[in-house]
Amino acid sequence: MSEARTSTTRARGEETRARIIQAAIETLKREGFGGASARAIARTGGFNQALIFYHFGSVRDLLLAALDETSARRMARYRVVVDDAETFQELIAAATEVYREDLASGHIKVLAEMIAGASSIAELGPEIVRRIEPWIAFARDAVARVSSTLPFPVPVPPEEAAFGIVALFLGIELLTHLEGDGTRSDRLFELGSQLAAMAGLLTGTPPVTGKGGE
Amino acid sequence: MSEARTSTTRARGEETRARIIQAAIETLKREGFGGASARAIARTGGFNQALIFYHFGSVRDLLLAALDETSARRMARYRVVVDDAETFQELIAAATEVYREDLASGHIKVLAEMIAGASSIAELGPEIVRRIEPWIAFARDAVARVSSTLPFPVPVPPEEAAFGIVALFLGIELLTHLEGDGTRSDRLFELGSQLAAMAGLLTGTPPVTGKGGE
Amino acid sequence: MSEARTSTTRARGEETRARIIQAAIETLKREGFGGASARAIARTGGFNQALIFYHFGSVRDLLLAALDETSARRMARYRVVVDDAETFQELIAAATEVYREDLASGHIKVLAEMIAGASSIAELGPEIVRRIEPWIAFARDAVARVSSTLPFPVPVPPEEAAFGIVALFLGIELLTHLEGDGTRSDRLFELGSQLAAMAGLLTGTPPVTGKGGE
Amino acid sequence: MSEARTSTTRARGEETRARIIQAAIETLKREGFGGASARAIARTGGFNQALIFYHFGSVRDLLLAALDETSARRMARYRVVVDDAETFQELIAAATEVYREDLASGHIKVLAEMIAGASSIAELGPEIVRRIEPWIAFARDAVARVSSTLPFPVPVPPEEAAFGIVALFLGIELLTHLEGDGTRSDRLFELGSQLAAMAGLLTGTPPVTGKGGE
DNA sequence: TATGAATGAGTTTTCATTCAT
DNA sequence: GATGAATGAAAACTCATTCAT
Repeated sequence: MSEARTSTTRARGEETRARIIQAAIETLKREGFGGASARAIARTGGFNQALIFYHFGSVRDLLLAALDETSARRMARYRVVVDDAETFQELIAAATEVYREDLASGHIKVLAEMIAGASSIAELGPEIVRRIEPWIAFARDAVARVSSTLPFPVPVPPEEAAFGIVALFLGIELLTHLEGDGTRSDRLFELGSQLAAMAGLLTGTPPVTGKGGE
Repeated sequence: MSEARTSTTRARGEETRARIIQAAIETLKREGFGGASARAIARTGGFNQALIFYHFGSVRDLLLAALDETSARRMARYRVVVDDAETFQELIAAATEVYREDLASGHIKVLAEMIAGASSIAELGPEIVRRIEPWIAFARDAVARVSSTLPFPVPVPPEEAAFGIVALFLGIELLTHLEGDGTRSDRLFELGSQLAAMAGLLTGTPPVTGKGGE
Repeated sequence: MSEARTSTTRARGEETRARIIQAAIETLKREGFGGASARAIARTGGFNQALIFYHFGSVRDLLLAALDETSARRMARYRVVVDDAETFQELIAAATEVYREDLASGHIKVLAEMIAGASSIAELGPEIVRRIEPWIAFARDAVARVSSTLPFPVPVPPEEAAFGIVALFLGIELLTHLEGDGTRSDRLFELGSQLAAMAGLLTGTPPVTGKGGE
Repeated sequence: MSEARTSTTRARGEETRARIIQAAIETLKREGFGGASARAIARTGGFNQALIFYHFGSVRDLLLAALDETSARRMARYRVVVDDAETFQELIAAATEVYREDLASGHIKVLAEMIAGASSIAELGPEIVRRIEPWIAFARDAVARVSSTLPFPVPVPPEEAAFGIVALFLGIELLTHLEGDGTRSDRLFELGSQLAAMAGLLTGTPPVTGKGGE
């Protein structure tokens, strides 16, 4: 009985935490880092702003929790899609697909906003770096795995490539969001698919159909 | 006499504008977008904060003017270095060189901070986009020019490549700034140089010496 | 069984009350009145803040209870030491001794902090006055008792003297605490002892040895 | 012309500073340290609370400025009255007189509240100590001067006596304010006057008439 | 008896901006 | 052209307290 009581109360707390995080994610997407104040987040979620400090201690920590949450969600999705890719072309196609999801859903926006805002809040930078590392590691694994399927050795160290890929994704997201129009990034991904297809032809890998490449 | 006075007055006005812009640039570099308040900029430059509003109308407009100024300065420098590049390798080497200058001098930081802060202030995004366009155009021209020197046709449309290059540069800058350590971006540029050198060997272009690549 | 349970429950309640009071005393000593919030007290004692309201109704009432408790403890100690004093010199020596204990233990600090905070909370003043009265009464009794041992009549009404003594003690404590250094109050007490010794010589009372006067 | 303009503007600033300080003093007297928030002070003075930060940087610094102001005012008054005193009796009488003014006007209350509140704000203690020193010095000078007029040497070092006097005054003020009734302190000062008169008779100094002593 | 969650009003401070001079 | 003073709105955060369990 006492356990049930506690469990119920705690469950309510967990639920509220989730609601607050969701409100923070939405506010980051809609208003950006600069607009993600405690007041704005509370308004988005329809709760008292003091709840943020009760559950997370500070706006900073809430935003980091929001970044964790959205990162985890996207990472799961990326993993599913990318792990299926066995060839270079499939990898590009997979990346294109998930990245379009990201742009549409606004999920990467949260990461971009946090990186953008990092310089506003002291000590935020290292925390964000820590959260980007898994993405670089993820890209590195994907690159390494696909590299090994190529019929010839590629002189691209996965570590460096991964850093470049994450940087590129990040830059595309920022520019795309700034322009408020995905045409250019669409074309870039399309180009990637085409290059991959060409590379596939050169190397004898059959082309991918029905996924990326517009 | 009245004319002379006016001319002196105007000159003083221009000088003050320049001082304010310089203070804004320095503040953006040192404190980031979040710290670039009217008060902070005025403190940096040692003038009254009301001057900002007298000369620029708003902090927003001053920051855009600062972005214009720093962009113009860097563009001039990039143009000198990149226009000299005739081959793909030379282009990569030139880019590496100037980019390292940027990182060291903090000039790109201003752009990155402005992009970062874009979502904080309404209507800032489009203004920044307008200021990035010349960079994309610049990259497109460089790519087009160098493409034509290659012994074989490249299937990479300059427009898309340019967008990708600017995005990559931007992403690298943001990540490098976050990490507070240029090791990874250094390695990436080094890799670029090596790949360019290899490509040069394949295509019979003589290697560049003494500039990029370490 | 029901009785036992009730009795156990009551005992537990009393124990909790005591824990809360003790936490309040420690917090007052360590953080001062301004820092003695419900949250801070609960943190000190390692219990839930709502307990304070359950057991005491308000922070105000808890703080008053803490003052009661610490006053009672010190009064017991003062009584033991002062009641032994039979001459003027012994009284001064006793006062010096116990006061040094107070300074060292921080017990008077609680009183000082409560007086300090009195103006912050409505209706706190009269409650504190009520708790100071016993001290004035105590001082009055001690003065009266010792006065009667003097070989000549002193023209000092115990009531007024007692008020002055309590005021002096309080002022010394506040100043000493402010300065964070007991040198001056030490010297003052030492002076008191010396004057008492001189007065003793004049009146033929044998000097006290081994207690006060440094 | 430019000078006049500046001077007028500056004068307005000085006037506002004075208004803010006066509002802080009144708020300290009426609401105590705990109630002397920026908002409350601004309400008292009828100005915008941001003015406090414009002119003083922080509430803390405003409160210290208020203490400086009230200290300076009272010190001037004390000096006039006490410096006239040539004998012990006159000194007591003078002290009694000015102290009654203080109690009536609430000026010492500001000091008492600041001392009381010192533990709430970090780094406030030392600042207040620095502001109490002149009072101890003042008391020491008065004691020393008057001591020299006595027909016999007194074994009371002025330094220690001064510390005791200031502590006593402070304690009396706190207690009197707590009780909201000056009867007891009145009686104490009256006693002081009488003792001084008696001492005067013993030492042949003619009694003071028409000032203190009720 | 105890507790985690929740709240509304409060705190200090900073912001961009305006205005009178 | 330039400046010190002034302001209303907003920022992050803490408070004592209540409530359901």
